[in-house]
Amino acid sequence: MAGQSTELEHGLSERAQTLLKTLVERYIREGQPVGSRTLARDSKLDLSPATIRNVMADLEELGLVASPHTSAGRVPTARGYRLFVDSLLTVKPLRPATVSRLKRELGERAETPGEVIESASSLLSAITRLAGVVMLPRAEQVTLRQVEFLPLSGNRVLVILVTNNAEVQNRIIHTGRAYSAAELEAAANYINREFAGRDLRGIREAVAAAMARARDDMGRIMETALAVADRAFEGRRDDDFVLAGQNHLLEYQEMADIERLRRLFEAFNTKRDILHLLDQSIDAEGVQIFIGQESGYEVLDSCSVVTSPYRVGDQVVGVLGVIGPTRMAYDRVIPIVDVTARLLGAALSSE
Amino acid sequence: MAGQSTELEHGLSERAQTLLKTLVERYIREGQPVGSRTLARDSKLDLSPATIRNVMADLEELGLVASPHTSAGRVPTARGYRLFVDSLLTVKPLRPATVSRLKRELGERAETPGEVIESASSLLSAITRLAGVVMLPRAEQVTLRQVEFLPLSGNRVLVILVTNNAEVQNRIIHTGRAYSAAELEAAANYINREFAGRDLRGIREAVAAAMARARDDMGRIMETALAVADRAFEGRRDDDFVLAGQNHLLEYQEMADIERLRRLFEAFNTKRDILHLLDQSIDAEGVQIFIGQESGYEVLDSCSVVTSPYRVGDQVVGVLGVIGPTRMAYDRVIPIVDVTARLLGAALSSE
DNA sequence: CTTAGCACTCAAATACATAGAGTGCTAAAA
DNA sequence: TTTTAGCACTCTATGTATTTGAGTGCTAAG
Repeated sequence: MAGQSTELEHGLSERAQTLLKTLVERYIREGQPVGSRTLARDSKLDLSPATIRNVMADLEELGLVASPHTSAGRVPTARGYRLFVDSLLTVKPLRPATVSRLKRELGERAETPGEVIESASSLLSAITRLAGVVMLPRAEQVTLRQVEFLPLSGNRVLVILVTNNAEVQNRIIHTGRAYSAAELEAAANYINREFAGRDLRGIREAVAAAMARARDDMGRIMETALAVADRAFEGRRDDDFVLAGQNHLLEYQEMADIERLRRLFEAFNTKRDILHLLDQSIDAEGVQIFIGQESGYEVLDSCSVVTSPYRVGDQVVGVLGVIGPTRMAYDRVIPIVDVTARLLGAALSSE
Repeated sequence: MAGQSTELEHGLSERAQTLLKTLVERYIREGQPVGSRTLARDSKLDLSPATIRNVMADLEELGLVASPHTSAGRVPTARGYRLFVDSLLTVKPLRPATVSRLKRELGERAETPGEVIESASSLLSAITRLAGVVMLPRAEQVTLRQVEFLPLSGNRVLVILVTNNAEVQNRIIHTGRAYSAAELEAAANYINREFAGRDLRGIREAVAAAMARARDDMGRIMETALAVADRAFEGRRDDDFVLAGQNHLLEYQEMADIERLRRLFEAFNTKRDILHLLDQSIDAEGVQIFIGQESGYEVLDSCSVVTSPYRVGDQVVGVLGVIGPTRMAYDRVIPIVDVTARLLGAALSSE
């Protein structure tokens, strides 16, 4: 009847919590199943191993810890990690050196948003020694600065878009007929005059509207402009992410199963599942954590994913995070992901 | 004293050659050390195992085969593979389906040279189930179609280069002072008029020459043009390659050593060593093969690299190839690399 | 020159014993 | 009622023989 406030939350006594916390911390540090004797020494509770064994039996009952075999100590389960990160974890403040490194390499080194994002991914991976991912900013945020059309052979047109932040996109579109360089130049001028500063999606809609409205009575230039722009600003659901440091994953014992690893790397290549997962965090308040099977993707079964959305202004434009073994140093990783998200947002805003 | 013509080449009797060939083929197929009994059955020579053992002893003496331990049959050494590919190998003609797949996906699907190269790399890797690499074409071959300068904040200028083949490059340069949009436009016009159609390196030199010559008496426009172009076309030693399918390497038994694998993947990331190696093949006539330590890079010790230069017109512009375990199906891989090189060249030329 | 025969070697598999870590349970102590 | 000492038990890891089988090298006969 030790009715501590904390007990009610998840039906665990203060003592059980302390022991679970100690166990998880120890296991994260050493990677070995933790026995009752070790735990007795590690926790400051001054209890005998026997007592601790009783508590461990309870925790096992609750599915928070498990033992690989009868005589092997306990290991946290996914649920154990979950409870740990939710209510027991004390996050480590970042070393100032780390923060300033992040600031420097995100803010100063990188010129274009693309480079900033590359840096963010590399930094995440380098600092955590896990795989780093940064989802590319949503297209809504991208506004047009200038567009250029160049004629190619075979009814094709090379479209060059310069967007708000010195970012250049280019694509090739197929048109119904061949356009002359002069026609295309005039069309580009028209679009630049009319639409510069608006976001790409908006332009597409405006163009579509204009086409519907003025089917008949429009000048040659405008007709060309609209025909080309219609394709130039097309959907391009640019869902993609930048991955860095997947090699780090080769450093961990628990990733030694080469077939699992192959499937995981395959998922990185395919991108689809990872993107879906990242997408789920886009509406989260801050750092979000998927432990083991929680992610719902089989390839990530023995992995944890720590994510955070990042904002430009007050608008969430993307998600970043790290992927690594469930046994990771959450107390370090969480603040790193958190701070990187903030700094990436800041760096992208200041361009 | 069986003085066959082939014997003189490397001092091996016809029979020894046949046996070595059979052994290597068998080992490549099965991955297990080959014993004398098996070899007796496999080769059509109708010899007893005992005789074969004598021959094997000779081959071992010559360093062409080795046995992992006394009772384990023989395995080809790097030198054995070398002799095999140099004089014993009968290459398999490619299946027509493979050739047409290559043609289709290189020629039709891909729009820009960048895409063609990506495809080549993916195809190499998909067809051989090894890692595919394609070195990017040399900059000498890249000619200017159009250049555009856009002013950015902080004395920076965004340079957009459109090159011969609908390829767009962009970079940001720092200039001594701020230039207005009008100035930059005039400068771009000047360069486009003056240098369009010339290769980038040539332009850089021409610009440097012009600057040296006309230090004093040049118009404002030309001065701006030269100042900016000097940086815009700067070195950019764009040595780089496109890698695909490194995951395939996880499928091979002989790549199971996770620490070696990590170092290999690291080398892929670093790119430097791989680039040097590819560079060595740039002057080769056709397909070139590096077996095991022949490459000179420790990380590639248990790997073979099969490369071929590829041409646009009659000019070699790059190198492509595959990387995999020494135990690979050379008879299949060699023609695939060879044909891909030709088709890549053709696809790049036709743009 | 070829090959049968045989002794020999070595890795891999199997079986068995032992040590050590850690558990659960019980009964006594607090 | 809670804690803990004690103990039997379980299971892995480790080490040691032993056996089996594949394959060799050598020798002597064909």
